[in-house]
Amino acid sequence: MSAKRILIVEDEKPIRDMVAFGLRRAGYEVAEAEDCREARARIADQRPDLMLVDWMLPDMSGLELTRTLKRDRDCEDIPIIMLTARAEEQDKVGGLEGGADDYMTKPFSPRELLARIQAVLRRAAPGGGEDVIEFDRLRLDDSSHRVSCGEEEIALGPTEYRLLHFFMTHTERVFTRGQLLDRVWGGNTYVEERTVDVHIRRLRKALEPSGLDRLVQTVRGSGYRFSNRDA
Amino acid sequence: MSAKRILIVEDEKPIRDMVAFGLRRAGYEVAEAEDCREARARIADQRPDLMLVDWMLPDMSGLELTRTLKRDRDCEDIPIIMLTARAEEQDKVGGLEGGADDYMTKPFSPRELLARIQAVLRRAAPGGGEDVIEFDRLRLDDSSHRVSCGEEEIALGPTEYRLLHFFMTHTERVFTRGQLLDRVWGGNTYVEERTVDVHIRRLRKALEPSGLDRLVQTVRGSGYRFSNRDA
DNA sequence: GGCCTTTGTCACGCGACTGTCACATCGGGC
DNA sequence: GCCCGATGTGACAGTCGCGTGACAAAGGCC
Repeated sequence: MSAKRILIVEDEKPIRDMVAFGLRRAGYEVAEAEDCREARARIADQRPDLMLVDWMLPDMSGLELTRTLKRDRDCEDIPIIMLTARAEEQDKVGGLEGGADDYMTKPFSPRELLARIQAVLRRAAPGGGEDVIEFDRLRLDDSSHRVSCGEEEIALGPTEYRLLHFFMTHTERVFTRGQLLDRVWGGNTYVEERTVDVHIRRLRKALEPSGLDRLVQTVRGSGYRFSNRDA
Repeated sequence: MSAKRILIVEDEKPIRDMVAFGLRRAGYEVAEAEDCREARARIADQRPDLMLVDWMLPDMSGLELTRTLKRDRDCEDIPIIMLTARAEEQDKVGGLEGGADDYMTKPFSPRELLARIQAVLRRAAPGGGEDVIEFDRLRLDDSSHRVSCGEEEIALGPTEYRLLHFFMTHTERVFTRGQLLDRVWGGNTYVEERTVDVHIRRLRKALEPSGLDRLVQTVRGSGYRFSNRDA
């Protein structure tokens, strides 16, 4: 799991710096913006996993920004935590009505901020879906992280597991090495494309004892495909 | 036993205040939310032991919220009492079908509410009857806070006890360190994730003399799992 | 106050995993 | 059959995740 990206939208530099410092020390990747216009630029090029948005901003209120983002299909699932100096109930209501996922009133302790960030990220992360995926004698249970064929357990390394998981949710379709790197390794990592070959090899080796390595098919010149119909 | 946490989800502030006041006076810890979105935030960071959910809510009906929560593995065991202004049988049916554990029609007396809360908590918590959990030679008696394997008593510290208790009620499933911190330590504490490793270690050491440390399994890159099938 | 238990953090070390390379092998076009 | 690019395969070194013991701070108990 790579570091989560957090975007801070806050016009007062001291506060921004302090928060950024704390977050970086906690292992997050931090981007900063001091108004809504800059925020949009950062959203576009950084794709943050979470945003901290100040209530009062020079060009547009933070609430307005939040409301707009939550209406944008590309951004609606970026969780937002509002920061407000006012403790009034009124603002709390406004923040959450505007679509923020949580809010905090200044001053707040770094510890509390980190806790809320974790909570919000944790909530956003798990996509609700079927836990057990089956395909041609193969069975993958994502909640217990087990792969099996009949009664036989199949041991996989983390990357091979993710690779197989991706294939089992995207069968019968060819993926280039670049696409696999994107989807399995993560968009911003850079590794040699041939690395994919090696992990394909490792996955096949793990499936071989069950005779299921035939599911991982090479499409010469294009990439790989996961299918039970013979190539 | 620390004070039970109750989350009130109700959009009408007067009612919310009144109920909260009554519950606090009865010794409960109370959190409030006025819509579903806020409710989710509070669930994540407070981990309530019980929820009171209004039938009509601004963003999503309480019934919808209930149904969603009961389908979420992380929340399914939080008991829910629905509050409704309509006395029709229809609602009662709908509420219970949606997964609520009980329901009350407004207006209700504080006394009645407290009684139902106690009843639901008793039923959910291992207080009334089902307070012994067994799993593969391990036996955990929650009422006497004892853990044993056969005739052998196993001594555990408080945190290790809670950790084991959580595992025994959620077997065969991988939990990240973050999730464990959430569920065993409590949603709003912030400690290093590696602290989990240390307590896992302590739990394993305690289980080792009985040869049961194999139940606590590491899933490299993901977290930990409690299972008797070999890794 | 002293003693003991519990708890969170750290540093060290090992082993598993990962990315890369070099070489073997394959498959298609001529 | 030959050539050449694409893919399979084994080996290797660096990295990273995790286990482990130690330790200091905090709290309960006498």
